[in-house]
Amino acid sequence: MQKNNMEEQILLVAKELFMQFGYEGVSTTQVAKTVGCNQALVHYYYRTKQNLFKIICQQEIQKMLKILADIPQEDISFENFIEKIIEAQIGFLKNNPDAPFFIIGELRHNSEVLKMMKELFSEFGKEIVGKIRLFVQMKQSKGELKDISIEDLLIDIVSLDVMSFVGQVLFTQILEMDSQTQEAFLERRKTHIKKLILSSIKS
Amino acid sequence: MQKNNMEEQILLVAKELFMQFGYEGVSTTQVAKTVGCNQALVHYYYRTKQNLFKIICQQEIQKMLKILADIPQEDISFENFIEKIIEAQIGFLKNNPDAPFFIIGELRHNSEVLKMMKELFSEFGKEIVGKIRLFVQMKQSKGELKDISIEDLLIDIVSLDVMSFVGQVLFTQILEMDSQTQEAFLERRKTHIKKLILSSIKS
DNA sequence: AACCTATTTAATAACTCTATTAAATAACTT
DNA sequence: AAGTTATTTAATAGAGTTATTAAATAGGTT
Repeated sequence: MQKNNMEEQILLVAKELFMQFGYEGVSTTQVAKTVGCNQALVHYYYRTKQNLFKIICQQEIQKMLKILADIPQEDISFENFIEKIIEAQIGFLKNNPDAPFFIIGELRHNSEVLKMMKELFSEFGKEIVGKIRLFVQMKQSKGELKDISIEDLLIDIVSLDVMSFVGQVLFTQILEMDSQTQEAFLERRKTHIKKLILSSIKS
Repeated sequence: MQKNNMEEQILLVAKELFMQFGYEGVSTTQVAKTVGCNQALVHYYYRTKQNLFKIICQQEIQKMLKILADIPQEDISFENFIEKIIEAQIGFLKNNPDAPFFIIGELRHNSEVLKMMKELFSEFGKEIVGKIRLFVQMKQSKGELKDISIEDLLIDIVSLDVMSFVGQVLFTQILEMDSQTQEAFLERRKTHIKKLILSSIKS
């Protein structure tokens, strides 16, 4: 596991901490202490806190967008395609439950994150939306699909998926759920979202 | 307007700043500087930063929950009731566009906010859900409404409403919208959400 | 005017934070 | 083994943070 590769260790630990506590909530001192190295080492490898944060942001936001890009869209029905999107997204969120909090939390006052989202969206996002649009048009030309707005559809899906996790944190605490109930909550939400979205696009 | 009531001025300014930049993102020095008073005065009136934050949180979260509680539910159809919920919520968000960012952003690492949400939900939230549940049961007993989960319905509505605003910030920046287009985006979303939700509960 | 209380400020203690520097140690290369 | 480079640390400058204290000022009351 650890061959004492500090450079990587620092990145790993910093990722965890930044994701959980945000840019302002983490100090390079804290990163070093968690890694178990001297604080100067963090700056030796990454020069500035801002730079360390930027690297991590780029990686994570890219990962997030790739989830949508990686969904295969050949030889499947639109219903199946939508289900795959929802499943991929909820799957990602299960592995990265901090992600929505991180993005939304930083979006507000960390211009770095906004700038990066903008850049990465130009790079990947547009392509994804374009691919989906093509797929939809193809289905529509065959009369298999009613007239829908892809933007609205995507916003709907992302909204419902993401907020299931935000809501989960709230309910977990407010209703004092155990982890089993949490898992069940998410599964219920997933089924519900699929049904809701599919019923909205049925021709 | 201002009779140099510093106590109130401080609270007002602190509210704005905390809402925009979060707990960690604001210093009492910054609050004082913005108000135009000495930094010690902030502590004179509110003792600690934590306490000042707590007061503001309480006020704002209460305001937020009250939006749902204040929706009249007498002598209206369920469709109308749902529309009213969506309208009230989007209306509130238009007046407090920072609110979702604030809540979600702080929820993650500020245990104060989570604790408060818990307390205030026990106080107001349960009552609201209870009232809505009663309303739904009444409609259902008359056969005017199919079997739905109120929890899912509320989560759906809140998710779609809230994320319209989060999404708006993203799209505004990414697609370089002007404020007119922003307004139109929100109106479009409102109409779309109403349609989506209503179509999902139609018996 | 004298007294009292509320408001406001200047000064500062005690931290913590980022970033840099010089020095120490470890790891290779020949 | 000696030399060279990479890694790691201790120390610290300089700025900013919260919170407290004592002193100054303003407002009201008798």
